[in-house]
Amino acid sequence: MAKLKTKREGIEASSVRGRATRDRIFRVATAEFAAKGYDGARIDVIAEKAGINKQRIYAYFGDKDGLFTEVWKHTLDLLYEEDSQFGDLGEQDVPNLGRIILKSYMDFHDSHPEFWRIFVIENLVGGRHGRPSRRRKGQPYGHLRELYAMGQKKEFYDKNVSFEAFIFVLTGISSFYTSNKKTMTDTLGINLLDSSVKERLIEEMDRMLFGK
Amino acid sequence: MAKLKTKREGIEASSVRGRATRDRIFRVATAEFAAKGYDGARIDVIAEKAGINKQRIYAYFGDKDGLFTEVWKHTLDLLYEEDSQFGDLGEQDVPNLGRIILKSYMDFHDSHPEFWRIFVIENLVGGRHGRPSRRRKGQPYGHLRELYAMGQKKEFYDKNVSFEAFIFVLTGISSFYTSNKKTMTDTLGINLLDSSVKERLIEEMDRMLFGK
Amino acid sequence: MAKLKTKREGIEASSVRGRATRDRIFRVATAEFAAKGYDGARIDVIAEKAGINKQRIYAYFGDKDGLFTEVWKHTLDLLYEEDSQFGDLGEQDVPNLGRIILKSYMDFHDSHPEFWRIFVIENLVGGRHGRPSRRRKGQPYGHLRELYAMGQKKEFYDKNVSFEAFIFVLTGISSFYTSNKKTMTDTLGINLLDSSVKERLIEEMDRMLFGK
Amino acid sequence: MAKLKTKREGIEASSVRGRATRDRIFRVATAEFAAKGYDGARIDVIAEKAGINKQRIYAYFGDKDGLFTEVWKHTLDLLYEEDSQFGDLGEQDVPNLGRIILKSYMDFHDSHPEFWRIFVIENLVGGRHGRPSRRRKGQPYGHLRELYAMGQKKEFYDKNVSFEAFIFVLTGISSFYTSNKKTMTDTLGINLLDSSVKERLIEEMDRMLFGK
DNA sequence: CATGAATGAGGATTCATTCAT
DNA sequence: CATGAATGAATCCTCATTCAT
Repeated sequence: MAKLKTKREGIEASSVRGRATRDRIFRVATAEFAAKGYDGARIDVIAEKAGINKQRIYAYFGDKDGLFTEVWKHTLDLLYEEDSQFGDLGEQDVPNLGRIILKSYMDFHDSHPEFWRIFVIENLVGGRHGRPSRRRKGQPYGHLRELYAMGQKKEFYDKNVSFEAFIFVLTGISSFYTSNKKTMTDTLGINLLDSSVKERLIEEMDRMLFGK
Repeated sequence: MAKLKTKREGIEASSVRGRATRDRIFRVATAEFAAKGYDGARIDVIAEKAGINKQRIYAYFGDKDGLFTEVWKHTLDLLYEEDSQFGDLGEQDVPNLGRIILKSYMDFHDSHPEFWRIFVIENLVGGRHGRPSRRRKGQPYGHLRELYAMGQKKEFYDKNVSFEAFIFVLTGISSFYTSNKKTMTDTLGINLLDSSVKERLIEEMDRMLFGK
Repeated sequence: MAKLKTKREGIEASSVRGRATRDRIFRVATAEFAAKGYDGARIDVIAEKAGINKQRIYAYFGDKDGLFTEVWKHTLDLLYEEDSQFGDLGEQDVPNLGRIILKSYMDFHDSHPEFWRIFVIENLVGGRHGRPSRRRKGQPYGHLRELYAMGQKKEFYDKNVSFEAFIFVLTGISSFYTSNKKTMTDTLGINLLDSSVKERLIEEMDRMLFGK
Repeated sequence: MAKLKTKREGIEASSVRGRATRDRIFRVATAEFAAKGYDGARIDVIAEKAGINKQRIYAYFGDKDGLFTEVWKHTLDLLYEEDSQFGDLGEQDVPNLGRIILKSYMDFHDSHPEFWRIFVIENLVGGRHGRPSRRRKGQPYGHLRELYAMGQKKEFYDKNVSFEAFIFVLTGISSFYTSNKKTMTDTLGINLLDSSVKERLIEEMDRMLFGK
């Protein structure tokens, strides 16, 4: 748990060798935090897996909290990058916007299996590791917002459903799917770990949300 | 001597006094695990807050894992009890089934704030604490299933959307809401911690899912 | 997280300072195990007497078992060194070989009072700490074996008594003497702790075994 | 290790049921101490294996030390009983006295595998559990002493080898054999755990000690 | 005689973090 | 930049022993 103490900021790695070390630590740390949780992750293990002396971790990241903060911020960056990927969508995609986003979110989680874990961990410890570092140009979800507004105008989407609600549902469903596969498989009695079951579920959810 | 990692099962408390102690441990443990996560929760703290000698924890629950297993199983029981509460619903509720369930789930999380945390923690550690002692009568969600089928027949709900998909979406949204209030507030730029914002969001999601 | 009883091997101390620490731990540990037995010896006590932080013990030896293993292996090495000391014996010593060895063994135990204790402890716990790193040249007892064979040829020793039996008796008597002084003093009614009594006993045993 | 404290003597069991309980505790305790050593043996385990509440142990034996004291005293009694069994020997056995005793001692250890362990443990903890309770009629080894004296007169045994030395060697060899099977097997390179190897060794030792 | 509940003092092992080189 | 040595404060778990019924 969080220690109240003088915030020891890490230093930036300046040499090439230093940066490589720092990156290795970062990658291993992400995997470890995702796998074991904040308290379950061990500095010793991270150092060993990164093949470096643990003192390096303290030099670059200050302390365990500082290390997780970096991991968390990078996780947020991933989220924003995912968003920017929607820049290619155009007017013709408006009718299918919902299913495109849902699909895309599901795929995103597939290819970033540690994402939801870091997210959930940060929520568990109380969201104490701050907001993203890089200030965004304009609002988040800028382009999607416009497309959704178009869709509302064209009556594909309900005028009384805000973009926030719309995106919240899509984010929630995909995130929940990924993070609760195991327990929901037991609860619902269908095997969410099976990919064909998953495909069918997506299909049906799409129909439920945006179907005709 | 060599340690044989014998799975130390806890004993049942047989006297009244013993049962009271066991219960106190259990309640404190639930709160601690929910607040700190599996690794973050400390046996010493639980013992202290329960006002008992920590050895009692080992006597009654075997070890930390055994203690969490009990907490987890009880959490699952809550889930099933929630389900049974829908027994009162009748045919007249079919048109509004979706919003009733969504509302109910949101309320459930409000009154059991530790629920999602225990759930998420179990997912994080890999679902190793077992399934419920399911002495359940019939399928889970028995009654809701029937009502939903009625609704499909009456064309309130799409014939091609299975009950599982329907309930998955509702469960997912409510759970995600509760567990990601903090980070989604930052991400979306609207304050999900504010109860009027929450009400509006529920309203809009209802409209999105079942509107008109 | 679930504990995977990974066999934590200790690391080698590489710096001069590190080696000194490791040695200090080792010496104190030998004394403690000898004095208190495997379970009776306490890591905390060893650390304190060695004047180091107990974590060092785990860093260098892995765990208590690993520490005892080192102690045990070193004890075995002592045994082999003792053997090599017989290298000086020559043909002229053949007639007195038995008494020379017996004397030598008794002296050995006198100057290594912890030896039999470590040996007995290892036997008590079931011999689970492995054999020596035997980088031995040829058979154990190499030279003695040859001398004994000579003695058999010259009819000082019975042709039908193998070297193993011969050495077993000598080893057994000396070891038993050392390890059972206390209880045998009570049992036999003579004070084996008194050195003149001891001398006389050795004399008599010598006569019994090899006399005329 | 020994606690310095008010000696809490256990009470005698008076009822039939009480005596049965006491005996069960005693038997289990002997086995546990023999198997695990003084510090390795656990009161809880003894209670569980004896199928009684551990409070009984304290009622009957005072404390752990008191329990071991009983075990130790009984072990000594066994020794004396073994001795009394030689009462049957007569003048005609004098020439073979040595081999008869050796054989008998080896057999004794075979049928009382816990004996040497209790003995060694008592030696390890420093012989603090006292001498045997029942005062012996006359000297220990009474009858054997006489027979040996006869043997000396008849020149089967050296006049200058006291009975104590004679019996010490026999006791030592048999005891050492039993207690060091494991490690001596490694050291000598012959498998002392194999019964035919054992038989041969006894044969040879007999020849060495009393041969011709 | 018998037992379940309770406890204080350990006891092995680990952790995040700092020091010295 | 990099590392091995070192440490104090946990952290889980156990033990002998006592209490209350």
